[in-house]
This record gives sequence, structure tokens and C-alpha cells, in this order.
Amino acid sequence: MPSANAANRLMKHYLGTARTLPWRAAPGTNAPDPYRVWLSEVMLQQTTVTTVTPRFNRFIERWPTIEDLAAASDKSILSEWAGLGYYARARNLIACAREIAARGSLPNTAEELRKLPGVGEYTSAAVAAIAFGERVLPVDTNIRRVAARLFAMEQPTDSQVRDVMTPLIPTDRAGDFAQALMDLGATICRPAKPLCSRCPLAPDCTAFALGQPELFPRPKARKHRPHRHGTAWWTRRGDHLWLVRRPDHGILGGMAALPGPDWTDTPHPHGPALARIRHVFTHFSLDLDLVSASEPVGDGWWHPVDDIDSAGLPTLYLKAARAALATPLFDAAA
DNA sequence: GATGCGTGGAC
DNA sequence: TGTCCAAGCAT
Repeated sequence: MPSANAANRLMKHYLGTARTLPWRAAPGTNAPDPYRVWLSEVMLQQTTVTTVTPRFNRFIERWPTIEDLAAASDKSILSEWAGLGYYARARNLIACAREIAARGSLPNTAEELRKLPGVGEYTSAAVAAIAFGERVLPVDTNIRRVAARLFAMEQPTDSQVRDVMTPLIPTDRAGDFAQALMDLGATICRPAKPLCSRCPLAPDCTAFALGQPELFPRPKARKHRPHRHGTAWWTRRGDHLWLVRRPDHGILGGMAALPGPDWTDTPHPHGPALARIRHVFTHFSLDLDLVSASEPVGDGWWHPVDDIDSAGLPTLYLKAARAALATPLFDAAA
């Protein structure tokens, strides 16, 4: 059974190695800045540190305070988010920033943070622990895996993880403890080929004692990924391209896009396809045929075609636009 | 509890 | 190439 001694070894290991997220401190300090912690935690939902770091830095450079973010237009924030995925996060981020700015500051407890849009069990606990030192444990994939191995639990619920791990939280270091566990999960207690020989918790770890750390937690059953089909229209007028905004809900909700009909399970007829983009989403893959059109469709706007990277297009449509522009005959014919 | 929701890197 | 995986949330 892990003891306070185990927590001490974990903390010493963490503080003795390079911490992964130094950019969350307020400028010129070591203290985590609540705005930066909240923004980064939302970005980090199901997204790697490598992906988030440069995007976070751009957000902070453009909107240094939450008041700046709250005052920004929906369009500018969605555009800055383009390419990061899970776009409901961006829509919730906008609503959340305005709510926080209206009330004056971030709530400083997990219970109050949990009421904000886009802030769930994990994020509320992460911000409360890291930014405000509340003695709570955010349970993410890393911490769930570390706890599962430490206690040899095959399919622990988040509640079970909290029950066994919360007693180990150091009184004055809740934020560092959570980050230490997440760091451990990311670098040592990895899903495959964990580096148990370097792990400060190995002496306490039941799965290690059993000689089978990779059996915990048990992997989830995988689902089949269906294939779908779509058409998008490439509409040029001089140096400009016709873009539209997708509906607020559903896939790529609220994002800029090339116009086109709803995607379907089977291919549907259209004129000659001059490019085909294959794109893989979480729950299906898509073949998107690009077809030239002469007249704009839907409620949209003309965007300079030589500045396509600034259009705020999600990756699917950015890939499509780049394919079109790389096909000179197609582009000229449009 | 199950499902929908992006993207890119590792292997 | 395909598969797995990632500091989850809303419904």
C-alpha cells in the first residue's frame, strides 16, 4: 500500500526533472496564472502537449488577459482555434471567457469552476489544484493508468481513482502532485513498455510486483470506423474563394468551410471530381470530392485565395483548398 | 453508460 | 499502410 513516503518520492522525482508546462506561470514568476492554467487545460483536453504549446503561446500573445479574450469576436477565436480539433471546446471557451470576465475573475474552487461551460470533472479539479492549491485530484488518462497499475485495478472508475489517490495528495502541493502524476504517466508509466526501472513508485506498485504492468488498466474494446462520402464546391471569383460557416452543432460546428451538401454513407453523383481528399475523423473516415462551381452557394463570404492559411479553416478544408491550389489546371478552370 | 466530437504523432 | 493514443466534455 503506497504511503506518504511514496508521494514524497514522486514529488522529488518530478521536481528534479524538467517540468513539462513552465509556460503556465505568470510572466516573471513561478506562480501558475489562473487564466493560463484554465486556457491550457481546455486546450489540453484530448490533445498532446506538443500540439498545444505553440497554439497556447499564440493565444496568449494575441489575448494576454481573459478580459482581452472575452472582448474578442467569435470569428477571431474560432479562426485561431482552427486545426486544434474538438471545436465545441472553442465555442465553450468563448462563452466561458465572457462569463468569467463578467463575474470579474475565475472561481477558485473546483465546485464553482465545474459550473462553467466546457469545464468538466477533470478541468475543474486541474484548475483548482494547479492555480489555487485546492486539495483535489484531476483524473485524466495518465492518472487513471498510474492508479490502475499502482493498485492493480483493471477498470477503475474515476471515483475509485480519487478514493485511492486523494489521501496521497501533499497538503500544500496539490497542483504539483497532479502534474507529477501526469508527467509520470506520460514519460515512465506509459501505456506500452513502461519504464518501471526508473519509476519512483515501483516499490509501491502492485502491477509491477505482479510483473505485468501492461495488463492494467485493461484496454477498451475498439469500434469499427465507417467510411463516408462528401462533396465540396470550389467557387472562384477572381482572386477570391467562396467560404461558408458550418452550423453551430455537429462536426466542425461553427467553423469556416467550403460549401457542400451533407455527407452521406454512399457516394452520390456529381460533376467531374478534380480532387479527392481522404480525411480520418474519430468516428468515421471521409472521402471529400472537390468540384468546381460557378456561383456561390449559401450564406458566406469571399476570401483572398492567396491567403488561405488565415481563413480559419479546419484541417479537412485546409487540405482540400491546398489540393485545389496545387492543381493548376483545376484552379485555372474554376 | 454510450455516443459524438479532430488531429497528428508513434509504431 | 492501419491502429492506438492523447492533461475530456456534453448530451
